[in-house]
Amino acid sequence: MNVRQATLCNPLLEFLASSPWREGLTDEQFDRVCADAVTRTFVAGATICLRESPSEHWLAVVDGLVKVDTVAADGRATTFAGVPGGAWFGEGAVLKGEPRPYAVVAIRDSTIAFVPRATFLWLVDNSHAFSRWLIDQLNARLAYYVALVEGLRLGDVNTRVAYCLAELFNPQLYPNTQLRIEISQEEIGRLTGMVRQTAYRALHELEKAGLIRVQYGSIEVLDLDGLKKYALGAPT
DNA sequence: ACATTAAATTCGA
DNA sequence: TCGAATTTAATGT
Repeated sequence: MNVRQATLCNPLLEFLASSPWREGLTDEQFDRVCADAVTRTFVAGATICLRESPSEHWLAVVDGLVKVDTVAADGRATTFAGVPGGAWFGEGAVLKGEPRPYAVVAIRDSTIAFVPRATFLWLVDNSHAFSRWLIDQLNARLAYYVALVEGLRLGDVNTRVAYCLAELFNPQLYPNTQLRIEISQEEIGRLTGMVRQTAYRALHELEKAGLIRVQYGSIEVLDLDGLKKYALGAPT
Protein backbone atom coordinates (compact mmCIF):
# COMPACT_ATOMS: atom_id res chain seq x y z
CA MET A 1 0.00 0.00 0.00
CA ASN A 2 1.54 3.32 -0.94
CA VAL A 3 1.32 6.50 1.05
CA ARG A 4 -1.61 8.04 -0.77
CA GLN A 5 -3.73 4.95 -0.35
CA ALA A 6 -2.93 4.93 3.36
CA THR A 7 -4.12 8.52 3.77
CA LEU A 8 -7.65 7.58 4.64
CA CYS A 9 -6.73 5.50 7.65
CA ASN A 10 -3.76 7.42 9.10
CA PRO A 11 -4.38 10.67 11.00
CA LEU A 12 -0.87 12.01 10.37
CA LEU A 13 -1.09 11.40 6.62
CA GLU A 14 -4.53 12.92 6.57
CA PHE A 15 -3.15 15.97 8.34
CA LEU A 16 -0.22 16.29 5.94
CA ALA A 17 -2.50 15.89 2.94
CA SER A 18 -4.64 18.81 4.12
CA SER A 19 -1.67 21.09 4.83
CA PRO A 20 -1.59 24.31 2.81
CA TRP A 21 1.66 23.50 0.98
CA ARG A 22 0.51 20.03 -0.10
CA GLU A 23 -0.96 20.99 -3.43
CA GLY A 24 2.27 22.66 -4.54
CA LEU A 25 4.27 19.44 -4.22
CA THR A 26 4.57 16.54 -6.60
CA ASP A 27 3.34 13.21 -5.32
CA GLU A 28 6.94 12.04 -5.01
CA GLN A 29 7.89 15.05 -2.93
CA PHE A 30 4.82 14.63 -0.77
CA ASP A 31 5.56 10.94 -0.28
CA ARG A 32 8.98 11.79 1.13
CA VAL A 33 7.45 14.17 3.68
CA CYS A 34 4.99 11.48 4.70
CA ALA A 35 7.76 8.91 5.07
CA ASP A 36 9.96 11.19 7.17
CA ALA A 37 7.36 12.84 9.43
CA VAL A 38 6.55 11.56 12.90
CA THR A 39 4.13 12.65 15.61
CA ARG A 40 4.34 12.83 19.36
CA THR A 41 1.74 13.79 21.92
CA PHE A 42 2.27 16.10 24.86
CA VAL A 43 0.15 16.72 27.93
CA ALA A 44 -0.84 20.27 28.83
CA GLY A 45 2.10 22.12 30.29
CA ALA A 46 4.74 19.83 28.77
CA THR A 47 7.70 21.36 26.97
CA ILE A 48 7.94 20.37 23.31
CA CYS A 49 11.20 22.15 22.54
CA LEU A 50 13.59 23.54 25.09
CA ARG A 51 15.01 26.97 24.54
CA GLU A 52 18.49 26.80 22.96
CA SER A 53 17.96 23.22 21.83
CA PRO A 54 19.16 22.43 18.29
CA SER A 55 16.53 22.93 15.60
CA GLU A 56 16.34 19.43 14.20
CA HIS A 57 12.72 19.61 13.07
CA TRP A 58 10.12 21.70 11.39
CA LEU A 59 6.94 21.50 13.46
CA ALA A 60 3.19 21.52 13.14
CA VAL A 61 0.32 21.38 15.59
CA VAL A 62 -1.84 18.48 14.45
CA ASP A 63 -4.21 18.95 17.33
CA GLY A 64 -4.24 21.10 20.44
CA LEU A 65 -2.64 24.43 21.24
CA VAL A 66 0.94 25.41 21.95
CA LYS A 67 2.77 28.63 22.75
CA VAL A 68 6.18 30.01 21.91
CA ASP A 69 7.72 31.81 24.84
CA THR A 70 10.78 32.71 26.85
CA VAL A 71 11.15 32.58 30.58
CA ALA A 72 13.37 35.23 32.11
CA ALA A 73 15.76 34.70 35.00
CA ASP A 74 13.13 35.84 37.51
CA GLY A 75 10.73 33.16 36.30
CA ARG A 76 8.46 35.54 34.41
CA ALA A 77 7.15 34.07 31.17
CA THR A 78 6.54 36.14 28.05
CA THR A 79 4.55 34.54 25.27
CA PHE A 80 5.37 35.53 21.71
CA ALA A 81 2.81 33.50 19.87
CA GLY A 82 -0.04 31.10 20.39
CA VAL A 83 -0.14 28.33 17.82
CA PRO A 84 -3.45 26.53 17.27
CA GLY A 85 -4.13 23.28 15.44
CA GLY A 86 -3.28 23.15 11.75
CA ALA A 87 -0.36 25.55 12.00
CA TRP A 88 3.23 25.00 10.88
CA PHE A 89 5.99 26.79 12.74
CA GLY A 90 9.64 26.77 13.75
CA GLU A 91 10.88 27.21 10.18
CA GLY A 92 12.94 30.25 11.11
CA ALA A 93 15.37 28.42 13.37
CA VAL A 94 15.57 25.42 11.01
CA LEU A 95 16.43 27.67 8.06
CA LYS A 96 19.13 29.43 10.01
CA GLY A 97 20.47 26.22 11.46
CA GLU A 98 20.62 27.87 14.86
CA PRO A 99 19.35 26.72 18.25
CA ARG A 100 15.75 27.62 18.95
CA PRO A 101 15.62 31.10 20.43
CA TYR A 102 12.40 30.27 22.30
CA ALA A 103 10.79 27.38 24.12
CA VAL A 104 7.70 25.65 22.77
CA VAL A 105 5.19 24.58 25.44
CA ALA A 106 1.85 22.80 25.15
CA ILE A 107 -1.03 24.93 26.50
CA ARG A 108 -3.35 21.98 26.37
CA ASP A 109 -2.90 18.34 25.39
CA SER A 110 -1.45 18.45 21.93
CA THR A 111 -0.27 16.27 19.08
CA ILE A 112 2.77 17.62 17.26
CA ALA A 113 4.15 16.59 13.87
CA PHE A 114 7.92 16.63 13.38
CA VAL A 115 9.50 16.92 9.93
CA PRO A 116 13.28 16.40 9.95
CA ARG A 117 15.42 19.38 9.10
CA ALA A 118 16.97 17.60 6.10
CA THR A 119 13.55 16.92 4.58
CA PHE A 120 12.46 20.51 5.09
CA LEU A 121 15.62 21.91 3.49
CA TRP A 122 15.23 19.45 0.62
CA LEU A 123 11.73 20.81 -0.02
CA VAL A 124 13.06 24.36 -0.03
CA ASP A 125 15.72 23.39 -2.54
CA ASN A 126 13.52 21.31 -4.79
CA SER A 127 10.08 22.86 -4.80
CA HIS A 128 9.50 26.33 -6.11
CA ALA A 129 5.90 26.20 -4.88
CA PHE A 130 7.04 25.22 -1.41
CA SER A 131 9.56 28.03 -1.25
CA ARG A 132 6.90 30.47 -2.32
CA TRP A 133 4.57 29.23 0.37
CA LEU A 134 7.37 29.60 2.89
CA ILE A 135 8.02 33.21 1.86
CA ASP A 136 4.34 33.98 2.33
CA GLN A 137 4.47 32.33 5.73
CA LEU A 138 7.45 34.38 6.87
CA ASN A 139 5.92 37.52 5.43
CA ALA A 140 2.67 36.96 7.31
CA ARG A 141 4.61 36.53 10.53
CA LEU A 142 6.51 39.73 9.88
CA ALA A 143 3.25 41.61 9.30
CA TYR A 144 1.94 40.21 12.56
CA TYR A 145 4.83 41.53 14.61
CA VAL A 146 4.87 44.89 12.89
CA ALA A 147 1.21 45.33 13.74
CA LEU A 148 1.84 44.14 17.28
CA VAL A 149 4.45 46.80 17.84
CA GLU A 150 2.13 49.40 16.39
CA GLY A 151 -0.58 48.16 18.75
CA LEU A 152 1.76 48.49 21.71
CA ARG A 153 2.40 52.10 20.79
CA LEU A 154 -1.28 52.88 20.41
CA GLY A 155 -1.85 51.13 23.68
CA ASP A 156 -5.57 50.46 23.54
CA VAL A 157 -6.13 47.30 25.55
CA ASN A 158 -9.28 46.08 23.83
CA THR A 159 -7.75 46.64 20.42
CA ARG A 160 -4.69 44.60 21.29
CA VAL A 161 -6.76 41.69 22.52
CA ALA A 162 -8.95 41.89 19.43
CA TYR A 163 -5.88 41.86 17.24
CA CYS A 164 -4.22 38.91 18.96
CA LEU A 165 -7.44 36.93 18.85
CA ALA A 166 -8.09 37.74 15.22
CA GLU A 167 -4.57 36.69 14.32
CA LEU A 168 -5.16 33.25 15.81
CA PHE A 169 -7.46 32.83 12.83
CA ASN A 170 -5.11 34.29 10.22
CA PRO A 171 -5.56 31.85 7.33
CA GLN A 172 -1.93 31.98 6.16
CA LEU A 173 -0.40 31.45 9.58
CA TYR A 174 -3.12 29.34 11.13
CA PRO A 175 -5.21 27.61 8.49
CA ASN A 176 -7.82 26.12 10.76
CA THR A 177 -11.52 26.51 10.39
CA GLN A 178 -12.81 26.19 13.90
CA LEU A 179 -13.87 29.44 15.50
CA ARG A 180 -13.75 28.15 19.03
CA ILE A 181 -10.45 28.02 20.84
CA GLU A 182 -9.82 26.42 24.20
CA ILE A 183 -7.68 28.93 26.00
CA SER A 184 -7.87 30.42 29.47
CA GLN A 185 -7.96 34.12 30.17
CA GLU A 186 -4.63 33.60 31.90
CA GLU A 187 -3.11 32.52 28.58
CA ILE A 188 -4.80 35.34 26.70
CA GLY A 189 -3.12 37.64 29.20
CA ARG A 190 0.30 36.17 28.54
CA LEU A 191 -0.30 36.24 24.79
CA THR A 192 -1.27 39.90 24.82
CA GLY A 193 1.20 40.99 27.46
CA MET A 194 -1.32 42.05 30.09
CA VAL A 195 -2.38 40.73 33.46
CA ARG A 196 -5.35 38.40 33.55
CA GLN A 197 -7.72 40.97 35.05
CA THR A 198 -7.09 43.31 32.17
CA ALA A 199 -7.57 40.52 29.65
CA TYR A 200 -10.82 39.64 31.43
CA ARG A 201 -12.18 43.16 31.00
CA ALA A 202 -11.08 43.38 27.39
CA LEU A 203 -12.66 40.04 26.55
CA HIS A 204 -15.96 41.12 28.03
CA GLU A 205 -15.84 44.39 26.10
CA LEU A 206 -15.45 42.38 22.93
CA GLU A 207 -18.28 40.14 24.03
CA LYS A 208 -20.51 43.17 24.62
CA ALA A 209 -19.65 44.33 21.12
CA GLY A 210 -21.02 41.00 19.90
CA LEU A 211 -17.72 39.86 18.41
CA ILE A 212 -16.94 36.91 20.65
CA ARG A 213 -18.45 34.77 23.36
CA VAL A 214 -16.46 33.94 26.46
CA GLN A 215 -17.03 30.55 28.03
CA TYR A 216 -15.37 28.61 30.79
CA GLY A 217 -11.93 27.74 29.49
CA SER A 218 -12.64 28.77 25.94
CA ILE A 219 -13.47 31.62 23.62
CA GLU A 220 -15.72 31.48 20.60
CA VAL A 221 -15.38 34.00 17.80
CA LEU A 222 -18.77 35.06 16.50
CA ASP A 223 -17.70 37.72 14.04
CA LEU A 224 -14.16 37.35 12.73
CA ASP A 225 -14.45 40.22 10.24
CA GLY A 226 -15.79 42.46 12.96
CA LEU A 227 -12.91 41.46 15.19
CA LYS A 228 -10.40 42.37 12.49
CA LYS A 229 -12.05 45.73 11.93
CA TYR A 230 -12.04 46.37 15.65
CA ALA A 231 -8.33 45.52 15.72
CA LEU A 232 -7.56 48.17 13.10
CA GLY A 233 -9.44 51.28 14.06
CA ALA A 234 -10.51 51.24 17.68
CA PRO A 235 -14.08 52.39 18.18
CA THR A 236 -14.27 53.92 21.65
C1' DA B 1 -5.59 39.18 46.40
C1' DC B 2 -9.62 36.70 47.49
C1' DA B 3 -14.12 34.42 46.82
C1' DT B 4 -16.85 31.78 43.72
C1' DT B 5 -17.89 28.48 40.34
C1' DA B 6 -16.81 24.98 36.76
C1' DA B 7 -14.60 20.92 35.67
C1' DA B 8 -11.71 16.92 36.47
C1' DT B 9 -10.47 13.23 39.47
C1' DT B 10 -10.94 10.00 43.10
C1' DC B 11 -13.32 6.73 45.68
C1' DG B 12 -16.88 3.62 47.36
C1' DA B 13 -20.32 0.92 46.40
C1' DT C 1 -19.98 1.90 36.03
C1' DC C 2 -22.49 5.40 38.50
C1' DG C 3 -22.53 9.30 41.40
C1' DA C 4 -21.11 11.73 45.47
C1' DA C 5 -17.01 13.86 47.50
C1' DT C 6 -12.74 16.05 46.92
C1' DT C 7 -9.22 18.60 44.46
C1' DT C 8 -7.73 21.57 40.88
C1' DA C 9 -8.32 25.14 37.54
C1' DA C 10 -10.56 29.21 35.81
C1' DT C 11 -13.47 32.98 36.46
C1' DG C 12 -15.40 37.23 38.60
C1' DT C 13 -14.95 41.22 41.64
